[in-house]
Amino acid sequence: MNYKEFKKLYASSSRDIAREVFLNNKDSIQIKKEKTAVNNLEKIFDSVFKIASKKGFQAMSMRDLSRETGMSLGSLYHYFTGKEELLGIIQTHGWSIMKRNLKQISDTHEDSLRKLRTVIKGHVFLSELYRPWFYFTFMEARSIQPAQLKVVKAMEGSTQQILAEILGCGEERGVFMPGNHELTAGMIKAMQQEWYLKRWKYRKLNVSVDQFADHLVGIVEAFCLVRETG
Amino acid sequence: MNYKEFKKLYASSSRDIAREVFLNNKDSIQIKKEKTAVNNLEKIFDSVFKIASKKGFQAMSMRDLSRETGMSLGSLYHYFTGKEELLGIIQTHGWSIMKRNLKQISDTHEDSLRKLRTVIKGHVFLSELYRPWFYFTFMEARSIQPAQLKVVKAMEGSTQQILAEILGCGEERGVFMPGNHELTAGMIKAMQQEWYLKRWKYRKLNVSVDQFADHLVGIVEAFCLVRETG
DNA sequence: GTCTATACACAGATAGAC
DNA sequence: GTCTATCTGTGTATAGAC
Repeated sequence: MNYKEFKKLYASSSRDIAREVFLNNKDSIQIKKEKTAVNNLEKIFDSVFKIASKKGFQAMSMRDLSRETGMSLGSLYHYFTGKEELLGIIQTHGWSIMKRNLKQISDTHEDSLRKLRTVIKGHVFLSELYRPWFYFTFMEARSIQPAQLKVVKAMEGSTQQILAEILGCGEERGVFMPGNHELTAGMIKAMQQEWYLKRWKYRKLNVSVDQFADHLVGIVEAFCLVRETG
Repeated sequence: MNYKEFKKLYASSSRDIAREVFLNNKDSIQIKKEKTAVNNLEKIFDSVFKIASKKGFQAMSMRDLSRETGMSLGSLYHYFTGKEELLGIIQTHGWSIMKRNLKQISDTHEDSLRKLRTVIKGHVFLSELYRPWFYFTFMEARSIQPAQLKVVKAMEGSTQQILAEILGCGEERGVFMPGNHELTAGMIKAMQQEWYLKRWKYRKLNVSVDQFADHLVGIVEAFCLVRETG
């Protein structure tokens, strides 16, 4: 599967995402007309990502956000009870996007090697599709609330676990080499993150997401696949 | 070379680092007595790293820093003209530590394979030795000044360049496989960063810095070394 | 060199007109 | 639903005593 095919299956518009957030947070959102609310939420998220990617969420003032969205301070506060809650909404939804999709991707029933490829590439493609959400949740993970911290740590662990398990199963079947699979899984995650953390670098190098994902798979296979005895 | 040996060659105490900073910034530091200044600078840096690793530099207030160092607000401002300058001092010095040491490490004259190993492991060991500086410079890179941004981008590029060149030379000599060396170099950097960005994970897994570095070298060799024809 | 007290700007948040 | 005007706390930074 390449990125284009992946996109067809998994893409949802930023409008659809805004709608999900609206439905999940009807309690704290004072605006009741769906069309208006969804519209403005979309503007708000776009603006937060834009500003926060430059100076971080903490350094973003509500006045910055007001300027960028074109909405007044008063209006903004009808969409969340405070800046803290805005952060929470974005983070929670970011993790839910990842969780839902990664689960779907890793539920494929294939042989070990194919499954490894699917999961590795799927994660990269997903981060490309929802890049602002991935970038934001990673960079703002420090300023997370204790309640949500648990979720985040669990998430980090579980995605690594998925990879480690695939490597373990493959080893049992004689497809992959024995080794410290947790450690290898961590390395794979690091390379996956590279894509959304340093995207500017690869744009400059003219490297597409497909090339990047294939390169990554190549590295992992070279290290993990059982070498044929000459 | 393992970490213990590396440490003997490259380590300098946080006191020595504070002294370097003092000598480099005599103009903006109002305290003239070396012993006092170095002592307090050491306290200041330790405290900044401690607080910033939890909530980020932007979110750290000068009152936080005052509390943590045990110094008064007034005293702190005798060591830098403002919070912005404090950030600049730390970042500039962080990059200079990296630059100086990485240059020294990569100046070794060995064959391609040995050089690759030396440079990869050296970077990991260096990040272990000066972890707070590495972590801080990475995480606060966003809030960097335009003037320093140039330095940072150049640094990121040049360390990647070093790796790419080693791979290129090795390819010419028939030691390494042909391929997109820039891309591979980026992947290696990503895995190196993993060590100082997610150190808690590896502490939990009981993975030592030597194990981590060896694992990383193993992955790179499996991918880059020319396979023996069977 | 270090402290306390304070000036001043700006942040987050709200009230109430339209 | 959106706006303007405003409250109140907190942040950075400084003045001046010791």
